[in-house]
Amino acid sequence: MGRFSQVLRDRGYRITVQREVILDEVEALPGHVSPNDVHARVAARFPQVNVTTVYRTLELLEHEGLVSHMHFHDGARWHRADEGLHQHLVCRQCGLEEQVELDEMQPLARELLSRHGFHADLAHFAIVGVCQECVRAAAVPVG
Amino acid sequence: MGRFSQVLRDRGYRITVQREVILDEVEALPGHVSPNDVHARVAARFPQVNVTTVYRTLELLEHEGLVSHMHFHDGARWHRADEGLHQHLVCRQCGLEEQVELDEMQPLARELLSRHGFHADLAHFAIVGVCQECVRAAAVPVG
DNA sequence: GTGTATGCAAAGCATTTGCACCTCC
DNA sequence: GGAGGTGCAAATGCTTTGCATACAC
Repeated sequence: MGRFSQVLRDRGYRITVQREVILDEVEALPGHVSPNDVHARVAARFPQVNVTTVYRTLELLEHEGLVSHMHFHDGARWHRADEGLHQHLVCRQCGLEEQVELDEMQPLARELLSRHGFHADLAHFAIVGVCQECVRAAAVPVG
Repeated sequence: MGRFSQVLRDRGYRITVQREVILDEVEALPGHVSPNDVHARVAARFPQVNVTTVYRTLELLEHEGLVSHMHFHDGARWHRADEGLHQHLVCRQCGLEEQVELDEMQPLARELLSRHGFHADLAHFAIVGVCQECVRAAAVPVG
């Protein structure tokens, strides 16, 4: 039984087969995935699991602080709560994704806290923009 | 005829009654609104305009650089391109929205550019977090 | 006149909900 | 046995698309 299953059981939730498979997969998540991704991975081991259950389980896990979600340009993605420790840069032209350590965001976070009393969760939304390559490409237009 | 209508006509687009009304409303937009908001405002003056047309017109305006959209916690909002010059802080607990001058974000923007060559559009996504009031409230839990 | 814009209805997609049934503890 | 969990189907909300019609230029 995985750690997530154990935690949920300890907190008084029932562990069903579906939950166990979903928890296992979520615990082994490679980075950031959509509910659909989770469902696909789960379905490979336990076909009859419904997407609805995936949504509900993700919600439960989030409520219990084991996973979090964040927003990319093209929708929400989930990740283990202990792995959300970076910011994402997404190029709006080529779609390239780059990770930035949250440390780099700390000065801003401190600023927002001291000036506005606001405790920012900077990683919750990706940062869009244009990457180096695309700027370079645009600087020398076709023709 | 509003400035937006004029610009579009100059660029070879046809000006229909629908477009003119939509353009007028968008030009007079108070801050950040959803396509639905625009539709509601437009419909007050010209009831038979379809939401579809609002979507298509916003897309056209964005393509022509007259408006932009950005993402809040609860969906996309449009604003005049010349009025997107601030970042938004949104409290995930009480929903409070605060504006921050983009100047305050410049250090981070410069950092991302110099370290990652990334031209960040920081205002495209709001920043979520917890506001002062809610932190205060949470610090002294009920009971 | 002709190509562009519009309205309408329908399709998409991601997510949520209601409800009967099932099963973990 | 009973609360809690699940599957299914349908509803929702937002946005897009196809197509026949209308109208700006």
